[in-house]
Amino acid sequence: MAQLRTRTAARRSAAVDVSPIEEEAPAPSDVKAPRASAPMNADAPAGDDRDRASPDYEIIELFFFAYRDFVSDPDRMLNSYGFGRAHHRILHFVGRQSGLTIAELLDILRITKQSLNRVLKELIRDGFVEQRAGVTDRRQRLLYLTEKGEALSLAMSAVQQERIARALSKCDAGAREAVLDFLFAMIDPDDSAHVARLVWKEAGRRS
Amino acid sequence: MAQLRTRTAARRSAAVDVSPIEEEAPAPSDVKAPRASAPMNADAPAGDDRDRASPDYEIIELFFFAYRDFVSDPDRMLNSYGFGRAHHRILHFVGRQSGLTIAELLDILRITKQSLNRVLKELIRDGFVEQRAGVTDRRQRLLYLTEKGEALSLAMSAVQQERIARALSKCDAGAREAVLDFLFAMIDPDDSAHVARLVWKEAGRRS
DNA sequence: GAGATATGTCAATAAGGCTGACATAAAAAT
DNA sequence: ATTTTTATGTCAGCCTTATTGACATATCTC
Repeated sequence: MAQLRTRTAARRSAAVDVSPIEEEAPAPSDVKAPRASAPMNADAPAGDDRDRASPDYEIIELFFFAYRDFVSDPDRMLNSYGFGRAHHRILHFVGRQSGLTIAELLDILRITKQSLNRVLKELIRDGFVEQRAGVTDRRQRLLYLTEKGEALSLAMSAVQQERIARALSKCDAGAREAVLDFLFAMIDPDDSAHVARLVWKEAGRRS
Repeated sequence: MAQLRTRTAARRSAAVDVSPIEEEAPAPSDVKAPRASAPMNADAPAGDDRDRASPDYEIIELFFFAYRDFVSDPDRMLNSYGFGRAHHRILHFVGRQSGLTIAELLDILRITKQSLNRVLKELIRDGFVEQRAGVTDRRQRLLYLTEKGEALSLAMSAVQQERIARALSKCDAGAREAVLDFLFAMIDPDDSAHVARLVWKEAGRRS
């Protein structure tokens, strides 16, 4: 979207800043991230410049803080049910891909069946998730959310959505596309196809 | 940086692809995230439209997968030292803010001193971190990385940087700014000032 | 000096993961 | 019709990260 200027620019003349004085009590936080701090080799000479790339500390750190707060909302909600974030993930992906099998869920979460089972058992016991035997292959357990589970799952997505919407509202137009591109590209290449299939569905689940 | 055009249009076609159609089966993963899927109320009537916002599943899920892979690199590296991601965080922030106090570190990580101490003790024992008594206040313990610690910390930032650079190289120009804005805006407002100070330094550490 | 602060430490507990060893039912292969 | 493979479940023990609560020690501050 290339909007360097257009918008954004000005921010807290920041960092290096000029004005003397005590900048430290930052106006509770400016709307946008300071500018002009491309991690140096941003547009390096194209050459396979394999040497030293100054770490992009801004992204590294903001990613950490952003993700921490991002998961804190559902965390809080689950707490009242005696659940944790492991439960969140299950509720989320079962909700998103109704009828997926244990194996598929394991593949998405990349945890062991023992770990999954401990948590899944609680969700089933408490009536958030249901299992049904596979139709074509009766060994499989197809997972579904109950109404209760659906409600909780949606509630959690809702709070996360609020945070995302708030964040995007503070960004320039086109930011969402850029963020999607970036996040997708941050995924291990050998996994991106899998994730793409999951996020931008198209494959029919088994019956 | 090389971006197609301004936008990002021309999607998938690569890899398997050939014949037109079949839009759905994402060639083992295309470079960019599919388009045109703004979460509906993206640009709603401006009105305080408080009702229902369709969850932005794309961002929600990509954030999860991206972050998981993002921390997997350092995780692997730390493993060989018998360390975990808790050690990573300490090494990172001590490296970034040489001489910070225990209290400051606790404030950044938002964990208890007991949790911090368990891990910090190991890092000191193994010679990755050093403590010195504060100058003005000798009760304080100022933390510093040793050369060994600095090396490890940089190595971890380096792999993360590589992933980030790779990701940004697949995005349109301006993506980095958009991502920074977004990530920063995803942080709890009451914490963003703190984070801003930390990321875009300006406050002098104590001696 | 008295009290507040910065840090350290012991003990118990929880959540989420892991490995290894088995067990069962149902599908597949021979 | 067996045998083998798969998909799933489960028991047991262990690890890492974090928590809460109770104290202990310097060192500031008033």
